[in-house]
Amino acid sequence: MGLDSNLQPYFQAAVSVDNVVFGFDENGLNVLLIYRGAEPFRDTWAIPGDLINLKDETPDSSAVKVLKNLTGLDNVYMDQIRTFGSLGRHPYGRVFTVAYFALIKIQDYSLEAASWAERAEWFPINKLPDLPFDHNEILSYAKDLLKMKIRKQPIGFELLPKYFTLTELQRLYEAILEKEFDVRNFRKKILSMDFISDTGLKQNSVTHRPAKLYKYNSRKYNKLLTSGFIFDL
Amino acid sequence: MGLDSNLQPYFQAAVSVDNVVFGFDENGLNVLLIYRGAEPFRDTWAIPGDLINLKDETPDSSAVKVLKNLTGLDNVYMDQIRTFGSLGRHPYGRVFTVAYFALIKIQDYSLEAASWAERAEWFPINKLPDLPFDHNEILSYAKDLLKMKIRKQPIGFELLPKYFTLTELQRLYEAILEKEFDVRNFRKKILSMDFISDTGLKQNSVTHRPAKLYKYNSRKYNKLLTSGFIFDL
DNA sequence: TGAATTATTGTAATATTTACAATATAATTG
DNA sequence: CAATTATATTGTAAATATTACAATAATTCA
Repeated sequence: MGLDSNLQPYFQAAVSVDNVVFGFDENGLNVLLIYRGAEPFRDTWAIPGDLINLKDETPDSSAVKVLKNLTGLDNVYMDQIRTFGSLGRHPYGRVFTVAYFALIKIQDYSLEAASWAERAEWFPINKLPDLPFDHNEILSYAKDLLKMKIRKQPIGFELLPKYFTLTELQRLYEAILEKEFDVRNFRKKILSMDFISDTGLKQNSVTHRPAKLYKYNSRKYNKLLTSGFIFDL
Repeated sequence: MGLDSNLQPYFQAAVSVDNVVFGFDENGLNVLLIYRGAEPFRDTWAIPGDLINLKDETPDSSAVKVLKNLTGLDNVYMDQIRTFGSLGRHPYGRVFTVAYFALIKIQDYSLEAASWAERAEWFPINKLPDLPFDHNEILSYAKDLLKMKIRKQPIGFELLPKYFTLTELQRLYEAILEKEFDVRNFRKKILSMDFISDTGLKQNSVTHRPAKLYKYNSRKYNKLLTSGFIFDL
């Protein structure tokens, strides 16, 4: 590009994305980390990310690609966190990184689908190793944003199987918000919002009273939204 | 930098900041725009911003600098919104922009302090001209974020003089949230939170019953925070 | 002194949140 | 098959918060 040459010094940056992928299972909230196979910080666990190809990628498309490569999953809930660009954050030069977080149904994720050479593993949120770059800081922002968003938008369901029990839903909220809810009050509140539906199904092959299975009804939620309803938990 | 040459194609981006500056006066909520004196989009009103100098600036420091140049103000409430990086957003190449919003006490701002050659002017939020780049989209995100944040954090005070009346505070919330509050209920709620203090002073040179002047007490607010209090309006 | 203008305040009805424990349903075991 | 084990499910009363609503107070100005 034949630009004004005094603009050249500004066009020397790289931009990457980093994607904090959350999953939830019986052990609680987990984060997906990769074992880096390339420099810098080769052989350390890190948040998955990649440099943006300037020819044809945007931050959003790049974040989607990272997740697709990692999990084979498409159509996943994803949200931008913020951009980090401190001077020393990357050893190769000025690399600004746009951080995202993604919520996936851990049951739908298969390690086999990963096309990356490096290992990828779930880590319980409270047992994460020390991370390279400014990934500790990114993760801290990711947790805060998740805490905030999950109380205001019905995104918790993105972390659960399609059919789930109210107990699972409660455990999810308790894990993310790090506080406990009263069983009766939690159920009353959730059900009163009237956008999760009883499927008529029950758990099976469980060694005690089986719980009813519910599902999130986005149609009902959207109808409520238009009439001024605001989800808040 | 003698990098791996196959990384070169990635290091061709520029990063800018754009700063949506909000101010509040008797006419309501305003946004500060500059009249561009340079290409691209010369001679159009736009959100103030600048390219980040890769030698020594971060997005945060650059956003602070833009505001300082524009208003002479320092120590201003500022928050990152998100990063925009669509392919066609800048005619000179891949320029990613990190958007910020700032809240300033319009009374403290003087046009004279601006060191920029271009004009800068306040525009009422509902009478903005069409903006270049993706600045309309940025502004839309800025408004949404302001709406959200002002209900959850005591940042409204950043837009008011040090001493303000409860009526001014109510008008501020009404302008930003685009809804009206009941006078008695609004005052009850605000005062019950117990972190705005009566200064003992009153308005003067006003042609009707003078209102009491209050101020925001950050010490009290922080004390409340530590005891689990959450601001919500 | 009265008119004009905005500031200030209380109460009752309604809705929401909280605290709290007994009963129900399934598999398993002896 | 009765008892045990384990988790699921449900209601109510008290406390708290929100809402709706209008009369009186303090100042300037004519």
